[in-house]
Order: sequence, then structure tokens, then C-alpha cells
Amino acid sequence: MAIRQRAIQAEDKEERHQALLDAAERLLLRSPERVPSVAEVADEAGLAKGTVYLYFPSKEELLLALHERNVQGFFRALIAVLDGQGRVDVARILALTHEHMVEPPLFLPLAARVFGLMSQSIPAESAIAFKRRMADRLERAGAGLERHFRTLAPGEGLVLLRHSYALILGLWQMAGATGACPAVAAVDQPAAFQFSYGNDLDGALNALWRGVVGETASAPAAGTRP
Amino acid sequence: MAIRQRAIQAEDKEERHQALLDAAERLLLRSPERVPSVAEVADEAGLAKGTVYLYFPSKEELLLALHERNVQGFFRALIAVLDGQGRVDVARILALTHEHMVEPPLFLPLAARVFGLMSQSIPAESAIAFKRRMADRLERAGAGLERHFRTLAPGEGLVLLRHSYALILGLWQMAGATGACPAVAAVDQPAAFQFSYGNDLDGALNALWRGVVGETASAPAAGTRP
Amino acid sequence: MAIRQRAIQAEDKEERHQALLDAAERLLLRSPERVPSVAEVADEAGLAKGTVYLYFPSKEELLLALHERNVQGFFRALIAVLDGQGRVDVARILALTHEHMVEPPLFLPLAARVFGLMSQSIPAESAIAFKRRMADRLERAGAGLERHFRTLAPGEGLVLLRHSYALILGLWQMAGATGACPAVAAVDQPAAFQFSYGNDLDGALNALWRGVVGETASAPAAGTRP
Amino acid sequence: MAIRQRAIQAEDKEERHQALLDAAERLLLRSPERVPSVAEVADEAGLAKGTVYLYFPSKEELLLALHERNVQGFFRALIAVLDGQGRVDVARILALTHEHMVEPPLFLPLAARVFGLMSQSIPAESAIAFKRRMADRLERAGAGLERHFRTLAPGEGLVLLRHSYALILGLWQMAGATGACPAVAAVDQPAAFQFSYGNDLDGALNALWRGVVGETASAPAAGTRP
DNA sequence: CATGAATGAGCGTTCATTCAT
DNA sequence: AATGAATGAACGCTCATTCAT
Repeated sequence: MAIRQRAIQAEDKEERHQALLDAAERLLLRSPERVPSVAEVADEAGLAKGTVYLYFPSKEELLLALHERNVQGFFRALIAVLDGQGRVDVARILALTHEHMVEPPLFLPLAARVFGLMSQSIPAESAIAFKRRMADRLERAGAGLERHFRTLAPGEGLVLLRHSYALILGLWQMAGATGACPAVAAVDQPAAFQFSYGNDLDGALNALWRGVVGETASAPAAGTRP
Repeated sequence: MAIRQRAIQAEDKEERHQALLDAAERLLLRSPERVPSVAEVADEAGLAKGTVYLYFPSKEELLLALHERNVQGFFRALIAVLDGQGRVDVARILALTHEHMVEPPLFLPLAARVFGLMSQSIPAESAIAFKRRMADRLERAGAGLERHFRTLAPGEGLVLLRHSYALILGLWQMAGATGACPAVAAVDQPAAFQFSYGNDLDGALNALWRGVVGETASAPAAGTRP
Repeated sequence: MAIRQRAIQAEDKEERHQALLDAAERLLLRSPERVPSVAEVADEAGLAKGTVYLYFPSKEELLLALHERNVQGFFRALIAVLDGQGRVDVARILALTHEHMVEPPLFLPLAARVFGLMSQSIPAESAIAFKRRMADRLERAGAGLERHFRTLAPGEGLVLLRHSYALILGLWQMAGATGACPAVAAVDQPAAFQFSYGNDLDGALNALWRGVVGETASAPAAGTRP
Repeated sequence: MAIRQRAIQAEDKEERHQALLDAAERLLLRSPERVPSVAEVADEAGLAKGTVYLYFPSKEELLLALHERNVQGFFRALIAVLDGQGRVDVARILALTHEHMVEPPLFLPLAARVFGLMSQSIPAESAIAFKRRMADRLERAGAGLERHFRTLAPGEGLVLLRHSYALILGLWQMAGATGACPAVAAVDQPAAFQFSYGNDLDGALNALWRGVVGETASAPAAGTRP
């Protein structure tokens, strides 16, 4: 049951794959401000540097894979909810968002970096493949939204998801510039930058969704509109 | 009028300051995918490498200064409109946004990078100072918004600006990851990533503002909701 | 006739041996500028990487073996001619040289590399063994030369072969540095480096042999001395 | 007079240039079988690694420059002799060859490597420039030879130099494979490979020159012809 | 015999920053 | 003030070889 010395079976390989992602994740959590070196990742995973390259074509693709694992977690949950029987309202979506994107400390810092990677270090082929998989998820989730929010015209679900994600990410960057670095957070921030990312995001998403679907969540934390 | 060999007067110094920003801007326009090296900036400005450090404490702060110059352009225009006599509606704000942020090819790529810098390479002190100046602008503009859009409660103007900026930036990154690289753009993108940044942004901002102020612009390009 | 899955018989082993040399040869022909990696050789031969090491102690020794196969082809032909009945003159030797060393696209690039290997990566034992086999061939061929060119004193045949080979190889390197890279060849070479290897070699060998045996070939292409 | 901390004057720069070549030379002498790393060269020169790149665009070009310095030494001496008043015969040329190429322990091992570099790691532009300078020297020396050896037709001097160099280099490689590595030399070499490079080269060059100019040196050591 | 997963040493190059001149 | 020579840390990736299966 333990990990063999050599991953011969496909499952063992998958296990190694995940182990490397786990290692990168731990390092990223430990010091979120820097990208770990390949040597560190290998070390943390208890493998040799060269072994990393048996599982990922480059450091960047490893990071992309880690991001995709995070994203997949969110979408799996979202689609499960949308495909399920229960009632779905904005508050439910918001809760999912918090659970999978806002609270896990890794999701957003990594997501922010991934955009940089995509346009630079990831070969076009991989980038396209990644996007195709993302597009599938987006379309399924978008269609699900349209089923639950009947005011959404066909295609608007996907667009709403895109805009929401942009808001989540953009706002995190503005907050992150504030909140990420403890040293900075310690000093007195100007009032305009004193906002809790979680709360502010709820307000923003609520406003966006209200503008699109005409419905408002009674968000856990009051946002723009109390 | 020509640049003096030695900047002794305060104005000369300011001139050099701007000349360096101009040089960095030209380089960034010339190849937007990469951050120019200090040597290149100095060269482009006709100065020696060391001289750059007489005017900026680090390369990052130079970039931040360039970004702030861009931002200032937008805010000056925005505040001028808000403080002016004419009628201000959402369409007007959108137009300004396009003019100062979307169309200038430098604004958004630089803005996206600046967040990365803030949490890493900029000393807390400079970051705070930058934010204080930003906060001033945001507050003035936020207050102006509240005067023109009477449904906005006190403080909501500033929040709306923040959310809008998050949307602008986040969406650009999502589009940029798609559109920036010509090689990638050439190949068939999945439908979910085929969207024009300009149009999509209008839709998103319209939705957001509609959700907050209850008003819709007859945007130049129709967005999510016509 | 097909290659067995496991080489149990000695002949099967020899077959694998040759198959690996063939694979290396094909790769070297395909891209002569680079030494193929073990993985590529194994792949090209349809075997696993580790299997290569069942047949050759190292990559370098594989290359040496390939070179020796080439060399053997030349010597077999040369000795056949020298041991045969027909008249042998310098022109005949030159023709053989062209046929086995100059025209095959692999011989000289590989030969040039082998010297590098010998002084570095080949263990002394293997190097000695290789040389012993070479010495045998050289002595037989040298003796043959002495029978046909009666002005050659005992031992001079071998020396003449050695000098000829040095000339062939040295000149190829000088030409190769010029001719090998198409990009370089395209640009205007200085006149001193504009020479056709084949013709120039004939001139040089003719001069050398004339100096030693006092006879000149009516070479296919005129050399230094027509 | 001592080397300043910083090479500001052009002469100081040239001094640094030479110092780096000297350092590389010392390292190459110390262990001729391996190419020194840039770090080692810098260290040996008492400079930082990065400083090397202020003086040479790449490690390969540094090695090429070192080789050219060696070559230039030979040509300077050769041309001086040819342009001088004294009588010039083959023996004189041979003596020069020994003095500048055979005896200095660095010349030939480096020369052998340079051919490899030229076709791989040196950018075409640099390679061409190097060859142009070489061509100049060759032409001057070739013309000088034609003045002294009246049986040489125009152009044959240069060709003879080329063939001689090929012989020198090719023979060294054959011998070097033998002689370079002490471990190998220790064991009993087959007779065919037991030859002293210096003597054998004299024999070969004598034969070549005899074949071309019809004259023989009474070489210090008898070669092919006793 | 055959496989192919794992290893890990090895290195050139960039470039922001400093500081002697 | 201005210069530009000097610094040196930082790091991804390849690939020959080994050895568990």
C-alpha cells in the first residue's frame, strides 16, 4: 500500500504526480511570496530533481497543473450543486466561492500567477489544452446557472461566471497588495484600502449578480448594500 | 530646452525623472511582453545605468512611478468630469475608462504587473505612500460619484470604483492570457475564451453599476444586457 | 529473420549489437551536428534505454564501435586490393579513400569525434584493445603497400598510412569548420577558406605520396600539382 | 602601474582581457583534458564570474580568443622570418613550427577543440570574423613562402600551409589519443601507435614539403626517410 | 534478458545594484 | 551629479547510468 520505490503501475504514477503537486503546494503555503525552485519541490517530495521532469515538462507546467487541480475542486463542487436537486440561489454560489477559492490560502495567489505564466512560459499547445478543459467546465457550469436563474439568456451563464472570476481575482490582487504582506498590513493603511477581502468581494459579487439576474443574496457579510 | 548634462535645478531633476519614465514607456510599448532591464531604460534615456539610481531607488519603483503616472491621467480626467458642470452618467464614465485605461496599450499590462511588485519588491514604506496618494484620488472621485449618482450612500462611490477597477483588471488578465500572445490567438480558442475585451468589459461594468446604482448606460458596445 | 524478443543465441546478440549501431548511424546521418542521446538510440532501435547497456558499456564505446565498423569497411577493401592481383597505384588508393571515407557522410564526422572520446571517456583498457585491432589492420595494409610501392622501406608503409589519415582528418576538420554549417557557408567565406574538401585532399595526398614514394596519381580532380 | 580596481582606460581593459586569457591558459595547462568552467576562469583571474562577460560574450569565444592568441604568436614569428632577410629553408619552418605549436603544451589541444566550437557554439558572425583574420595571416605567410620557395606557383603557398596545418593537427590527434593520457601511455601500446609525435610530424611534413617544393630539410629528427 | 523509473551532478548566463573614479 | 566597471546570487534542465521489477 505504501509508495513503492518505483512507480511502475499507472496508479503509482498518478500518486507521484499528486505527491509532487502536494509538495509544491506545501512550499507555496509556507512562503506564498516566492515561487519554489524545482530543487525545493523535488526535495519536499523526497525525490530527485530529475524525477520532477519525468512527471512535468517544466516547472511552469507543474504550477499550472496545481492551479488546475484547485480549479477543478471548485468546479466539481459547483457543478454538483447545479446538477443536484436542491434550490440554488446566489448565497449558495457565494458560499461555494468562499469555500473553494477565498478560504483556501493557495487558490488566489496561484491563480494570479498563472496568468503571467500562460502568456510567457507555457507552450501554446499546453495553454490551449488547458483552456479547452477550462472551457468545458465553464460551459457546463454556465448552462447549470441558466437552468437555475431563469432570467439568464443562453450564454449569459458563462459570461457571468467569467465576470465573477475577474472580480474575484482582480479584487484579490488589490487586497493582496495590502493584505498579503504582513509587514505592510501592520502599518496603518489608508482608509480606502482598509477593507476585508471576503466581505468586499461579497458586496461586489452581489452587485454584479443583482445587475445580471436581478436577485440578491442575503450574504453572510453585508457588502456594498447593507 | 534641451536636457542639461547635469541636473542641478529642481526642474531639471524633474525633467530627468520624466525622461526616464518616458524611456521605460517606450520600451514597454515596443515589447510589452517583457520588463525592460535597467540598462535598456538608461540607454533609451541616453543616460548611464548608475544614473537611474539617482532618480529611482529601484527598478520596481520606477515601474510603479510609471504606473502611477498613468493612473493619475485617468483620475485627473475623471475628477475633472465629476467636478465639472455637465451631466454625468454611466456611459460617460465608461467612455473615460476606455479612453484612459483600455485603449492606451500600456495601462493594463503595467497595472497587472504592479500588483506583483507591490507584494514583493516594493518596500512597505513606498507601498504605503503610493497607496495614500491613491486613496486621496479614490476618495475625491468616490465623493464625486456620490454627488452624481444619488442612490449611492456615503462611501459607496469609493467601493464602486474599487470593484470596477478589479473587474477591469481581472477581466483583462483573463483576456490577455488569451489575446496577448499572437501565436495562441491564431489557433482556435475554445468558444468560452473567445470574447472581445472591450465589449465584454462594458457588459460587466454595466451589470455591476446597474446592480449598484440601478442605472444602465447605453454603452457604445452592447454588453451582457442590451 | 525478425529480431527475437530476447536474444539468447550468440547470433541474436550479435544482431542486436549491429541493430544498435545501425540505429546510431541513422540518427547520426539524420542530424550529423549532434551526438544522439542513449535514449534516442534505444528508441530508434526499438529497445529500452537500459538494454543498450547490456550490449555496450557506455555511449562512448558504442560510438567507438560504430567508428570501428566504418574503419573496418575501409581496411577490408584496401587489404583486398593490396592482396589482390591487379596493379595498384596511387590513384587506386585515392579512389578507395574517396569511396570509403570521403563520400560516406558519416565516416569523417564520427572519426573526428572519436579522438575526443579516446582521451576522455574511454577506459584505457578499451582504448588499448581498439588500438591493437587497428594496429593489426595498419600493419597488414602497410606491408601490402610496401609490396606494391617498392621505394617504401620496411615500416614506411604503415607510417605513410598514418600520415595520410592525419591529413584526411585534419583537412576535413578545417573544411568542416567551414562547410559543415550551412548558415556559415552561405555568407562569403574568406578566399583562404574557400576550398572543396575532396579536391584539396587529393592535392594534399598526392603531394604527400609523391614526397614519399615518388609517384603521382593522375587524380580525378587536380590538386596542388596538376 | 598596478592593475586598478576598475579598468577605465582602454589599456587597462586590454590588460584585463589578457589576464582572463592567461587565467584560462593556466587552468587548461593544469588539467588539459577538461574545459574549465567560467567560474574557475574568473576565480583564477581574481574576478567575479559576471566580469568575464564584460570582456567576452561567451565562454566559447574566450577559448577562441585564447586560441587566436596562440595562432597569432606563430604567424607573427613566421611572417617575421619570411619578411626578413635571412635564408629560409624547410628546416627553418619546421623549427618555428616546433617552437610555437608543438612544444607549447597548450597549442594543439586547444586547436583541436576549436574546430568543434566553430561549428557549434560560436555565432556565425564571430566565426566569419575569426576566419577573415586567419585568412589575412595565411595569405601573407603564403605569399612569403612563394617568395622563398620559387617552385611554388601563386596560391600554392597558402595551400601548402593549409595542408601542413591539417597534418600537424590530424597527427596530433592520433598521437594525442595515445600520448595525452598518462594512464594509457603507461600500458604497452601496439607498435603501430608507438611513435613520437615530434619526430613523426617532422617526417610527415618533410614528405609533404618535398612532394610540393621538391626540397627536404635535414630535420633535427629523421622522419619517414632516415 | 529486458525494461524504464529514478538519480543527481554539472554549468552558463543574466542583471539589479553598488561604488570607485 | 554622472558614469559604467564590477559584483555574485540565483536556477532550470539534460542525460548517462543504475537497478528494482
